[in-house]
Amino acid sequence: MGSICLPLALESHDITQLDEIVQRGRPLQKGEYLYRKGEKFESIWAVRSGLVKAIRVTSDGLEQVTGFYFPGEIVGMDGIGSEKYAASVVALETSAVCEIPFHRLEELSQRVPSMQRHFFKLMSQEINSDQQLITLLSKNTAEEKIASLLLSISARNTRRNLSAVNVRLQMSRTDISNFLGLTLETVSRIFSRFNKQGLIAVDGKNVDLIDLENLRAVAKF
Amino acid sequence: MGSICLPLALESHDITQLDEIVQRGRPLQKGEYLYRKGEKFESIWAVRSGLVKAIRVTSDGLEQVTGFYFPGEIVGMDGIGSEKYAASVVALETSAVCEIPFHRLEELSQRVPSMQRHFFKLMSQEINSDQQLITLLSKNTAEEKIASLLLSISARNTRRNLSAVNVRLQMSRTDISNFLGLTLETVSRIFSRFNKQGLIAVDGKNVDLIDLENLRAVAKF
DNA sequence: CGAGTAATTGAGAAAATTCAAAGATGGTGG
DNA sequence: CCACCATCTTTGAATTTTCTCAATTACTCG
Repeated sequence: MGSICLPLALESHDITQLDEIVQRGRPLQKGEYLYRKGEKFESIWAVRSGLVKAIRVTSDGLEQVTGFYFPGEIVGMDGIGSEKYAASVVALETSAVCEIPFHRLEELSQRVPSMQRHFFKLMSQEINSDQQLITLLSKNTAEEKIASLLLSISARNTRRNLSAVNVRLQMSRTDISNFLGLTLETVSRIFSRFNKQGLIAVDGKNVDLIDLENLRAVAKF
Repeated sequence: MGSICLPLALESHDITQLDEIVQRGRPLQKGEYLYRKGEKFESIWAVRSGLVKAIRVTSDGLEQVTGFYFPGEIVGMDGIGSEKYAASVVALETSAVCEIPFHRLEELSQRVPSMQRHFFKLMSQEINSDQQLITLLSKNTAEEKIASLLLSISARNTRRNLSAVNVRLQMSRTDISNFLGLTLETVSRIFSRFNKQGLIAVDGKNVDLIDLENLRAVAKF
């Protein structure tokens, strides 16, 4: 199985089509865990279809969403350092993932320099997206956070040859609030405000980005 | 030079003594940049003595401190993904660093499996500390953030065989505020409050952790 | 020693949260 | 197929935390 999935880790382009044809790896139902914090780390995982979130639970039981992972993106690299997963990953809709056994990845990286380099890059990208989130959480207002999230999903849609001006928010408002360090009420209020201002058209989980230019201005980007 | 510094990347224990005896690599004065965002990525760096911060500048010119790096810790892994550094690193006091040319690290990792594995682990640890910061920024109050930072520095002191109950905050209050997503006034107020409450004894940059137990309670840890 | 920078403290303002209630949505079984 | 229940979302009002602006005090280093 790993061999089918390895290209996902290797190739960052043109993954989407492949995803839509081949549906291998473990299928996950909405709400199902791919892995839980503390479980022995054996594999990293490529999301092939659907949507998953990575979460950490604070000492007082609150959930922090550290990332949403779309098709073509990789989860599980948090586990390499300590042989145990440091976060948990849950499907937000029916999703398919590819398992990439880490020991095989290590072997392959040992033999194939380009593979090693590529995996170093993947980890570096995770570091960068985490640090971008750190900056977002620390420096931006609620409006800026929401606008940034919408634009980030739009950009990822583009990479997957999907619409840049329409996003389906399969995650709940609570998940969004937990990702952006807000309350769900604030998230809801700001969607309403953006809607009223004509920046977006909200219809439940479906959001059209009407005024991309001003949305970018709000996101300060 | 790299060969002297590589053990730093390999060994995470007992680095301090080595640091205090051998002072190799590029010396940095306070305020001096180790590298800047956008520069070509060539090397990762091990901090051998002193203290550095990694920063990102937002589109509107604000500085986000994404990490403080103490002796024995590694910076620069943000650059691997795009061949350019994504952040800048500045010395907060006179510091010495070791340069580890990345191409040599790659070669070595190719030959020595344990080296490859160790470097994967180092990157995973960076991911984990970033995600811990994400959670701190998102879920914790100003008091909890400050208490957590003090305890984090204390824990790193312990690893370096320094005092667990005394920390020297070589970074400015502004740096602390930029790291924790607060204003410097709030940081200052909370130091004063903790001081008044007998949790710590603040004397400028010198802080004694008087009541570790209650400090841990405040940090919710 | 003094000028410039860094830190503290106070008071008022703003952003987001909390608490509360109503409204919408979606999945399930009759 | 539709009604119902549980869950999710929206909206409002009051509160709280942190920020902003402002002034004072303490350091630091030429």
